[in-house]
Amino acid sequence: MDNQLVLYNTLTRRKEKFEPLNPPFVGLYVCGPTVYSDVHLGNCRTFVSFDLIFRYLLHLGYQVRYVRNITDAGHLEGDNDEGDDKFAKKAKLEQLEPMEIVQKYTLGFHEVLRLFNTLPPSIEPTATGHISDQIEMVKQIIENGYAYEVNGTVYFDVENYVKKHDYTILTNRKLDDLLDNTRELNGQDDKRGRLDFALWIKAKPEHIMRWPSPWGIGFPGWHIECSAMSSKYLGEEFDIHGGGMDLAATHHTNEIAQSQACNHTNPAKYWMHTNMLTVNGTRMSKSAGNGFLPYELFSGSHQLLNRGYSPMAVRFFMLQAHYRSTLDFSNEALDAADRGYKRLMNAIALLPKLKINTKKSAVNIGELKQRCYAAMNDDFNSPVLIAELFEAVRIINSVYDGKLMLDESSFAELNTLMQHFVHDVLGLIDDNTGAADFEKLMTVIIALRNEAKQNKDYTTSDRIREGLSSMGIQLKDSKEGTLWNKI
RNA sequence: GGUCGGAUGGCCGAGUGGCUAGGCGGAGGUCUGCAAAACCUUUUACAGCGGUUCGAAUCCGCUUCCGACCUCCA
Repeated sequence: MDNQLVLYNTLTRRKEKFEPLNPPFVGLYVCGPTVYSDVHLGNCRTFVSFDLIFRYLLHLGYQVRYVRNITDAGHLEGDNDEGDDKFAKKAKLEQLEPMEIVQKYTLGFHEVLRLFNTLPPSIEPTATGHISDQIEMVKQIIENGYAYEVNGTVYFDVENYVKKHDYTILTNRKLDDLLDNTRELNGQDDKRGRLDFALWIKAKPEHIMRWPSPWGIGFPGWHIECSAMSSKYLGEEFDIHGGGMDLAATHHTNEIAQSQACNHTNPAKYWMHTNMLTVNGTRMSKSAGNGFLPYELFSGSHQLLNRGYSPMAVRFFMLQAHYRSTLDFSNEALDAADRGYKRLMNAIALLPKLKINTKKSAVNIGELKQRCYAAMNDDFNSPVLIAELFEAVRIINSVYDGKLMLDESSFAELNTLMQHFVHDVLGLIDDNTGAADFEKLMTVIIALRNEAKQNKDYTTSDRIREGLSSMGIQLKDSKEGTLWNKI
């Protein structure tokens, strides 16, 4: 714990020491989902990654305010002020009110994240709940000379902004290249520069989600909500702003521009971006149609899957890769993760059954603990942490087998280590245990089988074992007794 | 086309100028009534070609291949 936490800052493209602006407080803002359809696993990976980051900061003793928004308005299908509102389109499709769409998919999102055992954010603000804050921010940007209004729509003036600011600071791209490669103005909107983006959009007559503003009836643009809500709850400058890598080039670039134009600050000291989940090497995305829905994974109903995997096994699978690396989805990889996860959980279940030795311990838990902290302090390196924890697994199993000695203080240290890192930091819980009645039932069955074994009635004992095996319960005999787990 | 990031053993996935990552799988062993589990041992690596260096998978250059962003997407 005496090591310094370092994290990779997209803004500087290097690892930096983490030094909060106002310790022990930490402000963390993560761009949440647009709730017009089911979240897929790629979305989930980002939120699991930030859950790990949130949990570790909490574990280190920081008082973290974690703000994650729900986008429930304002997103059109293209990056122009044309096309359909995603919510309106979906509402039409499902014959629901737009706000019914929002409610339906917000609840689904929360349910999925609960299954993945993520901690809820401190504040989960919605775009529709902060229209006036967004309007105020747009007004200020216009006042500061970085936006203009045309026919009820307000655009951010990138051309003027770049005179004093670095528009591409986050992605390090050259402005000229951006200009060269941006689509030609197609004449259907009124923006002056081809990089300009909408802050407020005039609502067409058929548009359902609409609010009054100084520029007429309309709805907010796609980037302003995060700027308005992050500054409202975390201040004009806060510690960490995060999101998926796909948001960096456009969404976060524009967020920085908006905050600079309004508050004269880059909103966040550290920008963190999580990498994509891929399927056969290609990014999982809604538009590509290769997205897995969580329940398809849990049940194994997706056509690319051989079987289902529990939410905790999937969480473990995600945490076995570093958050800044792509992670590829395959049956083999999931099977391997599932077995590894169970091995870890079985070892933890053995902890209360370990025999404590009075002699001095043969293992140094303190060193192991240091390595665990070193792993996490190095930009939240959960795969290395998990590798270290498997050393703990080996120790636990060896002590259980009587091949290794553990004294009382080492045992206590090991117990705490597993509690802290497996449960608190990695957020992994055992989904293998049954209900209390079930546990009692198993105790009776195991006792009957052991009686049969003592009488050398192996026909009966094997029948019991095979019967249980066929329903997915595995028995493990040892000198200390018989253990069971679900497979 | 521009920008950026990759290419690690059967699979997944860390890391790094010299010391076994780890998980899963395979092989052998110990234990066991048998099995499973566990433990021990073991197996196959760093895309290719040059260069720097006492030493490179790790640094530099080139080549090939792949991906992301540049259009809504975590």
